[in-house]
Amino acid sequence: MPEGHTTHALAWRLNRGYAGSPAAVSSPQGRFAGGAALLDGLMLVDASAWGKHLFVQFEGERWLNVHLGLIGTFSVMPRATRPGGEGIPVPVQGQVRLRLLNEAWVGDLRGPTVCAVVTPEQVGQVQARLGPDPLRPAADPALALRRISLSARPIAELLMDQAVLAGVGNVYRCEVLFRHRVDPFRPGREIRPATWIAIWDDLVALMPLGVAFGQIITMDDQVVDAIQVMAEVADGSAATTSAAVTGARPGDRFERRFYLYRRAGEPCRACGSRVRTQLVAGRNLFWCGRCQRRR
DNA sequence: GCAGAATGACAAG
DNA sequence: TTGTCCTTCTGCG
Repeated sequence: MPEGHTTHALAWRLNRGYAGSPAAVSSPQGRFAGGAALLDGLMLVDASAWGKHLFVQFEGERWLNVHLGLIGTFSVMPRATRPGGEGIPVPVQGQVRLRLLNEAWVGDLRGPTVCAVVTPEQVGQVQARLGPDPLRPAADPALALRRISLSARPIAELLMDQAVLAGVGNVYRCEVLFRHRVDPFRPGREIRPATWIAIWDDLVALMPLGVAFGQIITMDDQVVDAIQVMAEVADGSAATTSAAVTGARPGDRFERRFYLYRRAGEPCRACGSRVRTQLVAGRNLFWCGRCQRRR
């Protein structure tokens, strides 16, 4: 689940459900009991994301920093959609590290690698280590290019380095490299600036679709459909679809389908040659040896 | 029932 | 490069 689109969608939902009023904060599992006590009853001021990091500001200069890691999930739902319903206690299922509760919403965090109460200074320190995030309005792709163009490391590795570029994970990197027919093993310094800008612009276009629909969408036919739905919602001609677009039921609108990701051995959708896979720095990389040949 | 994987990141050697 | 942490779900006996 968790690449940058997940974190940004979470920030959006947390703001919608909680911003401006106090939240009951607890740790049903107990492992965040101390931190929860520091936040319990405080007003939630604002939630925001930078790459895969989520920052939730509470009153009194207290911040919650969450990173989902590989397996974390943060379900933030209106209580009316949950068993029990509004006003009735929502049963805890499994290992819930953190629960955010108000009259109308319940948020359950499971399996994060980071869940901590931090100071504004610590928020700044975390953000200072992160590269530009294609989902943040003021993000500067030149900052990433500077590091890429100086590096001998393969571009597939650089795209996953959160200090170079924040928010991209294994799925987006694999798919975006294919979309631009870039050899994943090509050293950063051999990537032409124009190629990098094309990749960046593509991420700026693709990742908001991931935020809106709660799933990673990279295949052109689905991208076209998704943009169409977004446009209809924006001009009000499709009021009924807005719930889906805002992620009320994330992840089930589009068939889960990619160019390469998890398709090892199957035919490339463009040229038919076998999709290749290889463990790179402990993660499965997928690519097409013919379409993404070095030029 | 249990191993293995999974959209991540870090430390140790 | 390997091991470790976090949790849930799948597939295989």
